[in-house]
Amino acid sequence: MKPIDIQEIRSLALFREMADINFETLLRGAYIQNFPPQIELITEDEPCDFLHIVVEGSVELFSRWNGRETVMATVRPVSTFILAAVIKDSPYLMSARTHEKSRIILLPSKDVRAVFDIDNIFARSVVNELAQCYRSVVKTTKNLKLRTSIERLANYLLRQYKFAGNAVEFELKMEKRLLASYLGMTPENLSRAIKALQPYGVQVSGSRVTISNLADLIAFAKPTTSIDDPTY
Amino acid sequence: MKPIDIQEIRSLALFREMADINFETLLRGAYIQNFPPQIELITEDEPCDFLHIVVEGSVELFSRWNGRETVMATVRPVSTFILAAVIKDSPYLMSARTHEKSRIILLPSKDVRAVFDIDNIFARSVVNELAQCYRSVVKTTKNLKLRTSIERLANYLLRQYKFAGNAVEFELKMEKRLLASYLGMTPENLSRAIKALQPYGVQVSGSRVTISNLADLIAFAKPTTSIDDPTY
DNA sequence: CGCAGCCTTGACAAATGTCAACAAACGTGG
DNA sequence: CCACGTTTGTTGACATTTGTCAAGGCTGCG
Repeated sequence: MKPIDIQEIRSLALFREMADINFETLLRGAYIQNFPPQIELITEDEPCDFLHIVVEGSVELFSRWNGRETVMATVRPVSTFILAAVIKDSPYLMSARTHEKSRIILLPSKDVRAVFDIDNIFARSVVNELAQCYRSVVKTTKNLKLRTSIERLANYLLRQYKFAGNAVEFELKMEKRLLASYLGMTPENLSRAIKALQPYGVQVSGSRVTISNLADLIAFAKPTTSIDDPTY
Repeated sequence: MKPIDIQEIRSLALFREMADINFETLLRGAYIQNFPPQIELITEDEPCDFLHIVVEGSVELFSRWNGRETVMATVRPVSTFILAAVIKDSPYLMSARTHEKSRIILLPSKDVRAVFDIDNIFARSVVNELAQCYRSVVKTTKNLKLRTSIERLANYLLRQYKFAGNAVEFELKMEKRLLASYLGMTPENLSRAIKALQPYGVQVSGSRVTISNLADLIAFAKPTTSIDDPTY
């Protein structure tokens, strides 16, 4: 593993404060692997063997039922995924596939749980991380139940605007068909939703988004911290 | 506080394994209160002062946005709610109101966090509880994104069937309008969804549900552990 | 250059919500 | 215990939202 990778992982909130010796224990059992795009890394319902950390590239978390499929989240560097399954030693609730070529670190679940049992600082970090994850999914549920698809798109664009440093021009970070699935709609519906936002000053050409009338878009989207602020 | 209440709380997974002395610390600062129905106990976006435990009655967790409102969950005895906000010392993401007359125990957030900091066993229990909560909301999201409203109702009925000890006759545990909101639809739509399930052997009269053709209902609903099993 | 996958568009269908009317159930005060 | 009024549930007619299918254009990559 590259020293730079180690440093980046160590700087994650989850690992930042734990004892050196325990961090080293985690790393000793760790694998690092490069995956091509579109590889299914984990599969729903299978036993949970590793805590995954995306170091480079990007990973889609998705779920299937009865022939349908939906994107639950996209994981970007540097962050972990499926922590809850690791801690509970339960089967995965979601599948994951690489979207781009990706570098992934695999920490054996057993090691994570073992360190969790002896390092209280780490245990605290796990709690914080899980609480954060929980709140984030609650926000997703509120978004789905309280908003129409056009409203979800409008608020998504405003979150991206903010993430891009309040830039009124930015790139979509995923293909439209994946964005559609993430937002809980079909690709066709997304196309039309984009058009429906034109009167509020939104232009999208390819993956380039331009917000020409921020005030109007905000007035339409009515963003609220308790759904749209990822740090809340 | 009645000894019987204390005993019940102590028997919750969250408190079962912690040191006596710390459990007593928690109880020392605790209030117990009886609330009439329809009292708003906590309000979204407000600072989190207490961990709540429902001892008797029932509490609805709900959320509002832009004049709309949705039921996120119903909490029944004996269980806690809004643990994540307490641990993160963050504002509530949901509001809560009593549905029936309810007995609620309030543990000051500060005390919970203080005990969390000194009692590692308790910290572990918190992690487990949070991981469970997280997985449960992920299931909710999958349910919403992958299923139609009729499918959600069908699977809800099957979960209740199971909860009632595989009884083909049971009572709905909440008013239909709340059930509708919980399942992400309007009351009118729920009425029609119930009718739509008649061909699969479901009769509902008042709050009494009868499943006369379990096999057909299962074939239609296609339940799966990774969405419908609360213990998974 | 040509194929494959993505995106868009139109026409249509299905799912879901809204509104209004009414019926049924519930709770309260007499 | 009944009468009344309020709330909840149901139904029909209709509107809106969302999904489906099919066709065609665009784009990127071998």
